[in-house]
Amino acid sequence: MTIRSKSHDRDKALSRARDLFWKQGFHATSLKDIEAALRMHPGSIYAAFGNKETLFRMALERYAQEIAESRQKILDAAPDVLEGLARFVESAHPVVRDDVPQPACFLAKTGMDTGLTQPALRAAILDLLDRSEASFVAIYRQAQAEGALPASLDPSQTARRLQATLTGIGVYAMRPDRREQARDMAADLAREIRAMRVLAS
Amino acid sequence: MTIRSKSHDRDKALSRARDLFWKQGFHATSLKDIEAALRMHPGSIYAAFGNKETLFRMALERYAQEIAESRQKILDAAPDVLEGLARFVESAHPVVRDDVPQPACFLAKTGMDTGLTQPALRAAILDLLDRSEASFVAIYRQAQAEGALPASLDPSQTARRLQATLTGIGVYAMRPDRREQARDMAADLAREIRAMRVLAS
DNA sequence: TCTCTTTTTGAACGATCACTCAAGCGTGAG
DNA sequence: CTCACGCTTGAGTGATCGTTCAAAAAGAGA
Repeated sequence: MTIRSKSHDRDKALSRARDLFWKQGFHATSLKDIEAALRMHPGSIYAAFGNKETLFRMALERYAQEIAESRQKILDAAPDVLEGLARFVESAHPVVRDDVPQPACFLAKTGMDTGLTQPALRAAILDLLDRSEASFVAIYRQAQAEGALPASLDPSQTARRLQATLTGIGVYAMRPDRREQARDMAADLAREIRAMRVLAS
Repeated sequence: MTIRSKSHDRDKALSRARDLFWKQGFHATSLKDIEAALRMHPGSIYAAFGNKETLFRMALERYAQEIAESRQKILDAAPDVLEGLARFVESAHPVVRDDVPQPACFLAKTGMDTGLTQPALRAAILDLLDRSEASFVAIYRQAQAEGALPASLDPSQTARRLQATLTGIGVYAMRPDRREQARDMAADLAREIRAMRVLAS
């Protein structure tokens, strides 16, 4: 029971850290901010998470994992993988959700913020970005296997383009007065994904 | 003569500041870094530019102005405005140039880095982003007037999508091992722009 | 050469940064 | 009830942050 409640606390703290870092970025977030958000004192923070950079990396990884889980859930619920991808783009990606600290992808934002100069973070970000792109590649491949997409389509290229476009929409959505337009763009993108389908004759 | 050489020095300093801030972002750049890059001492920097934030804003504005000038030059040299836009996308945007401190747009990068929380910078960034988007709107409108694009096309919507896509490609290009793929995406984008043309019958 | 003005210099400022650690506290076993 | 152990606490660490300013240097004019 003790262990369970402790890991629960830790979980909640990590969630709060993710939200804070996601909103403010690595450099603009001070330990004072973290203390306030996690409702923990410096000693406890360092005992639990090591240091600021490690905590940030854990927050990043948690973000990536949650996105991946959410995406998988949508895919599982969809009639096929291509439709699942469209649904993910139009309803589940941070870009279109409003219960999220920032519309832009946390990974992309961090890449910009740190300029990929922080060695320990750099490796983590590149890895997580790779996984995201790889999951899109896998989705397109599966869609081809299901006969929903033409075999001539290059899954890697298409995945890269999707990744870049989603990122771009996310950055655009950072402007509070443009959230709606960003959602429209995401809806357009979903429509384009559906339009790729080759109809069985 | 004195005045000229002074404004020239100031110009060079501002250029260096732009490169430094562009590469490292606002928060990750210390005044020590700035002193080294501008080869100036703190007193002179503050005498010339006010403070760090003002210097940053000036660097941002200079960046935006140079991009706008470069875009205008490309447009002027092109046979028509739609072809000019395609050429800008495939050869002049920071995304595809390699003589630039960072492939991602300085404005977008700053928006991510500061989270648009810094009030003085926020206004400047939003304004400059607006101008960029407005220039794309103007380009699409002119292309319609020239008969190169169908009247049914929504210039605002198309401009937003272009802005977002270019931003996304820029973020993607931040990874040194993906510069080539980013350039490919820019080339694809240019191709898509050319493909929008309605051919006179 | 001398004087007045402008610019450059860099030491120093208070604030804040990420981080540490000795002391205090709560809890559960004996 | 007592004691021992593990977690929490927050004042304090040296370093670095952005910024200032008095003094020195450079420049201009006579």
